Amino acid sequence: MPRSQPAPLADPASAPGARRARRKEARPGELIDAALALFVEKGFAATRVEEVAARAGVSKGTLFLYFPSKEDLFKAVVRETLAGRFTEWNAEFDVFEGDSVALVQYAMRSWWERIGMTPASGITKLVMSEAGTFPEIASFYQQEVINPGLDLVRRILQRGVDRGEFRPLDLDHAVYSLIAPMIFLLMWKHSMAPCCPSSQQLDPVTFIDTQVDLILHGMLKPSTPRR
Amino acid sequence: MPRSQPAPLADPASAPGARRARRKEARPGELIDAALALFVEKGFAATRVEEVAARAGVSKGTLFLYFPSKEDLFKAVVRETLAGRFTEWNAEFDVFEGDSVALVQYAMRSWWERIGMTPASGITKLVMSEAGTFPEIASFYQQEVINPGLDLVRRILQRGVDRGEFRPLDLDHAVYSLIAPMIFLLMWKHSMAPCCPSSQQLDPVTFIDTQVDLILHGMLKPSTPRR
Amino acid sequence: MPRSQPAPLADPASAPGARRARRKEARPGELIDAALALFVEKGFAATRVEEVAARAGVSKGTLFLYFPSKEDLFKAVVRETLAGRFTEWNAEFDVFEGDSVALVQYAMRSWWERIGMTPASGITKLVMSEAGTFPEIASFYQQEVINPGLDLVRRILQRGVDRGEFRPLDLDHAVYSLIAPMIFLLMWKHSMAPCCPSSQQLDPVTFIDTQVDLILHGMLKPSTPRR
Amino acid sequence: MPRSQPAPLADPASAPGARRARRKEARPGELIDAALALFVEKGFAATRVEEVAARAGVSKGTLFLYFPSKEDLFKAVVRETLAGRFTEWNAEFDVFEGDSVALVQYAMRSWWERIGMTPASGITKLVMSEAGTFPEIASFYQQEVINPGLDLVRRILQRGVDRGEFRPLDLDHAVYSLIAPMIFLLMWKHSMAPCCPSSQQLDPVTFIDTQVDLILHGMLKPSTPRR
DNA sequence: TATGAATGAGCCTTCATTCAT
DNA sequence: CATGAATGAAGGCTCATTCAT
Repeated sequence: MPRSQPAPLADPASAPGARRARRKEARPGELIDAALALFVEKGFAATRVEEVAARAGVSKGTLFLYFPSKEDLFKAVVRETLAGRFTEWNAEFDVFEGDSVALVQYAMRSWWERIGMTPASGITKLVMSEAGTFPEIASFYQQEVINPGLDLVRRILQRGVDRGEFRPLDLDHAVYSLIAPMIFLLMWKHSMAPCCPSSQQLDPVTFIDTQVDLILHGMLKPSTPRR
Repeated sequence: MPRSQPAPLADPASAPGARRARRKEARPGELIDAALALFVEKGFAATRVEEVAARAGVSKGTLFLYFPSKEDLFKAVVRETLAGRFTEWNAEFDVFEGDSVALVQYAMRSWWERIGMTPASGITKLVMSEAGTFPEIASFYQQEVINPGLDLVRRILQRGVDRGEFRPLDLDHAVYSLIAPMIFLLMWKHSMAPCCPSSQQLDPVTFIDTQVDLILHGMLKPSTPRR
Repeated sequence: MPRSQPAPLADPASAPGARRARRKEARPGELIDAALALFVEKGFAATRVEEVAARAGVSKGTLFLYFPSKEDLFKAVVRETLAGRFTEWNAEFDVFEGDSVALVQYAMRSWWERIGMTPASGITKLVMSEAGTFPEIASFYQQEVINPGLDLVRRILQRGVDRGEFRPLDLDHAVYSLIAPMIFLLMWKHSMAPCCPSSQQLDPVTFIDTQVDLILHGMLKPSTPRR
Repeated sequence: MPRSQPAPLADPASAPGARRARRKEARPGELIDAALALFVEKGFAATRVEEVAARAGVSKGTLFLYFPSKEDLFKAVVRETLAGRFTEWNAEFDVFEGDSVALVQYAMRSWWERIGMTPASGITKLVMSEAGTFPEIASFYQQEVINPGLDLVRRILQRGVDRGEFRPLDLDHAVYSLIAPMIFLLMWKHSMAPCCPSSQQLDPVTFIDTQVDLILHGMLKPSTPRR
């Protein structure tokens, strides 16, 4: 998860006293933030460690003080950025009181606000792009993010079915109806949009709402009256 | 589009006569096939031209006889793999006689058979992964593939609306309901599936059918009787 | 020595019959002409054999039919371009009937017309430029061109001394007074002039006349009346 | 201008303290010296950057720390070797008090001692040899060295004419009478002499004195009594 | 701990040379 | 003889990593 304040590109001895100590503790995080941004923007191979160090305001040598290699830095970026967010979400959705239509809408919008629109969204793009080069990372990501995410979605849909709001669904496949737009949106945002003017017409919030609307009404029982 | 037969790694003097000429014509295609496979598997940067040449059964120097640089090879891969497929498809869909539900199903299944399940599918993954490094390629892809694809989908949906089969749709956003599953499926197939056993449970054909089913019924007029 | 007609850059089967035979004999010469021009213009290393072949209107392979290597081609260029010109000149000067001032003027102007202003002048530039890489060639050139040239000049000066037109000279060093301007002019013409506008102000003929004038009057006996 | 002491090929940990810093400042100069020697000896194209680095006692990568490319290294060699020597010389000659004959002799001998006999002399040979490949360098050399040099010579000759020591001269051409022997001598020294035993008979100092003597007496007024 | 100069393995690219046709 | 497709050794340059300071 990105630090609240971006690392200054150069910080020549500004603060007075116990600054050094605080900096020292913050170093790994600043480096990870810088690496996340650059990896997402340019890919793993095209990002030079010197760039990462510069963006974090330290020298190249310092980076290797905290991360034994570029590859380890990458793994740290992935691990750090996805630290246990699902327990929180699971709990949140468990006590949700509205109908399942509202829950799905709420879940998707929450995801956008907490992940999709933040720099953290870049790591999904990153992991998928570099999966071939780092199968281990991809596998790790699958277990730590994808599977919990699928479970979360499954529980939401199951709730709708159980409450009689959704028609009986093949949940094993239906879950992807919610996951797919999210993955698509991330890839789109980080790949096509930055360099293709015509791609920027896709407004993420409207996109999400539209997808949810289309998908939901296809999941509702036929008898459910349209709004 | 991949050549029908992969280049033999070594083929010492088998055919009799105008062997050279035939080889020369085949070379670019063989190289593009090899490059496609390796780029998709390992990414652009991690693929060495020597590997590509070796896989195509030629030496490193020969590759540069046909492509002035590694980047040009990449561009050629992208261009070749998507060469004018949309005119054909547009014509095909124009004369489609079934209802729009069937047309959408047919379109999605056709896409899977002709693109999704072939090596050509890898280039979308490739382009999105390397978009940051090759904005020019991404832009090219947007114009030559994405936009025509969106137009094609739009025409299909418009047809359904015009025929009274679909409820009125905001086409600018609805088109992504069909595009998103395709992009997702490609990324999944080329990123997570190869290295994550639990990801292989996602059967592409079932996935497509499920998504189409969910999406379609959401698009149909409420009055349309369910099956 | 350059062939009278430059090789056509491409000559696809124009003449009727015994053309092939004539071409065949002319090949080495055409290649040498092409090589001379390119070597002079771009240096030995920067000239590609394919360029030479193309300029001679043949394929790369054909060049190697006549010259076993690029280096041999270079040697052939040097040898061919300086084929025994001094016997002719020696004889010519032996029967010269004017005074030695006129002979020196005549010799220098002849040199300019027969060597300096022709493409042959380029090989001196070439040999001196590449002497470090081809000591053997430089040595060959020294023996075949430089030394005979020095001898020729020496005989001219000796004649002037013998006839009482020139003051007694240290011929071992005086000969360079005539050689130096020639070498300088060649280097200037082939190095600075082609790329430096301000260098083109040096008119070769005026330059030669001026140098001869200055040197001669310095060599004449003080008693010799000025014209 | 060459450093006074050639770089040691390997100097493992000899000095105590701020060793790194001192090395860093010295590096460009050491590299330029090494490059000068090798470029002059073998030509630009035939010199490998790795050789230059090795001769300077560093690794290949280090060279690129100081010079972005081989060509830039070459340019640096040219620039460094000729850096503003003319202002100094102009001033020196302005206050010369002897007659113009002595001034010309002094100028030529100075040139030999400060340029001609030093490694710096090699760059003129280098620039002229590689002018075809690096027109930009040749142009730069023309402006920064040749033209100032011609101006310097012109002022010397003009002084002689103004003081009534030289006969009226076409200075535009006469200047080359002093420049030509210098260029010739450099080319000779760096091209023919190293590989041709018979060329080594040309003693540079004697050559210069002889040329000056011959030229000067041709420039003096006829009325000027010979010494 | 932090620095950044130094390293050197590795990769893209060139081009003289070969040889099957 | 002529061709030009193919080769592969060589070299310029990059950049992750090390280590003396």
